[in-house]
Amino acid sequence: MLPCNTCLIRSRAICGALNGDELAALNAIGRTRVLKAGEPLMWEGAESLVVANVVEGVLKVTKSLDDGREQIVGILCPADFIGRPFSAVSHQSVVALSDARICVFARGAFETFSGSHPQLQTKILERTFSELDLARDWMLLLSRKSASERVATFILEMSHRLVDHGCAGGKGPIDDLRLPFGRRQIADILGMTIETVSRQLTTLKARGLIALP
Amino acid sequence: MLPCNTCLIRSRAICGALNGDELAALNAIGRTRVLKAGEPLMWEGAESLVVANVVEGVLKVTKSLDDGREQIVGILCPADFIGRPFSAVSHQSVVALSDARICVFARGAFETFSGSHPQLQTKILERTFSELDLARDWMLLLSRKSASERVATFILEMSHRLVDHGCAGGKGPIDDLRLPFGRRQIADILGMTIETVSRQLTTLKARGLIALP
DNA sequence: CAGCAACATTGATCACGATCAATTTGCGTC
DNA sequence: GACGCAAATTGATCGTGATCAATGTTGCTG
Repeated sequence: MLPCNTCLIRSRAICGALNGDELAALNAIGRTRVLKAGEPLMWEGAESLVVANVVEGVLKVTKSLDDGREQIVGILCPADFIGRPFSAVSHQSVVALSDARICVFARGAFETFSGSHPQLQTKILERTFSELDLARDWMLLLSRKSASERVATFILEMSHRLVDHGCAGGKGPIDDLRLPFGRRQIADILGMTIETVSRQLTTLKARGLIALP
Repeated sequence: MLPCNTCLIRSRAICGALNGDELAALNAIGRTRVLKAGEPLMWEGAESLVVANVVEGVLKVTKSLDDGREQIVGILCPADFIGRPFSAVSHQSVVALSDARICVFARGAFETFSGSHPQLQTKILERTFSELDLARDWMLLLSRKSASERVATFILEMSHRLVDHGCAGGKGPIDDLRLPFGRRQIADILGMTIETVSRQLTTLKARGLIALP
């Protein structure tokens, strides 16, 4: 039986555009892969060999400068699409933040397949536009918001993203948000240092706006 | 006769994916429009009514905070695609930086058309991925690069973008780059203030690396 | 439970770029 | 050429967040 039939995120992922036969065909050129927390999937500057769907877990998309300065340019949750079709090299690294399960496809085979399935292309296009919107929102944050505005935006944004997609352990929509990020990652998302993140969180706690473990 | 037949940017724009008949059909649902420098085309938060192609000139895509802080999140050159299909509202403003000429389409009609022309969708998808790459490069710049690194990156990047696409008045690939931006725009692109931009340019001039008019 | 390593918090100081303010330059108009 | 206005430059000062450094917390292993 097709593993897709029991896939929890099928309807939200790009696969939702396909019927049974098409799904079987796509499944035939892919395979599932399990990643441990911290394990990399693709490297910035390396050949772009695969694309994938996130089934379970959270991954980060990063770009870095030669001297090690790094910025997280995207967070991938279940149902999100990974990779860069139409490009021979990947311009960013992808690393698992938590244990994760993904559906990988060779890029070439996937491009051929999607080329003959317009509904799939449309789904990918919608997703890519959404990612572009997110990236541009973040540009505004990175260039113009203060440290306190950044962490506030971060907490709010994450309580939407992760809770909607069931990546956070918490129950309520706002209370008890369990993020799969350490201070280092938060700093890399917000374009700040670990110390500043820590101070801002302490301030929020002191003002009684949040509670920390 | 179809205006597209004499269109200089047709092969580079998304229209390059269409044959004569298809082009005529697309042309039937669009019209050309002329914009004066400074004239807005769409507003952040307003209904997303149109999409368009840039034929001539340069436009900026911006996002702002309530208090007026602004960030330029994209620069549009001839052959670039404007707008956000699949979304009822626009999440950013688009304003002409120089006098410009564009090909506009009602969003609904365009979505219907592109839905039945997969090659067109593919072109848009390629373009959107490229824009996403650019946006993410810029995130790294905004979060991690110093003022001098920013203006250096800016000059280099622009000498690629604009000269390739014939938006800059200069002849050579590097020398005599004529940008359609004032200090205000450069500052809004780089996430800095006018004063800092000016000082950095002065420094570069003093070091003999660039010359200014 | 001691020992260790990774992560987080807190403190002290510094530097980069923002801000405030004053000229200077360029350009169109009368 | 004198005027007026917007854009750019230059200078002086200030504040936020980075940096350097020390201490505290947590969880794993023998």
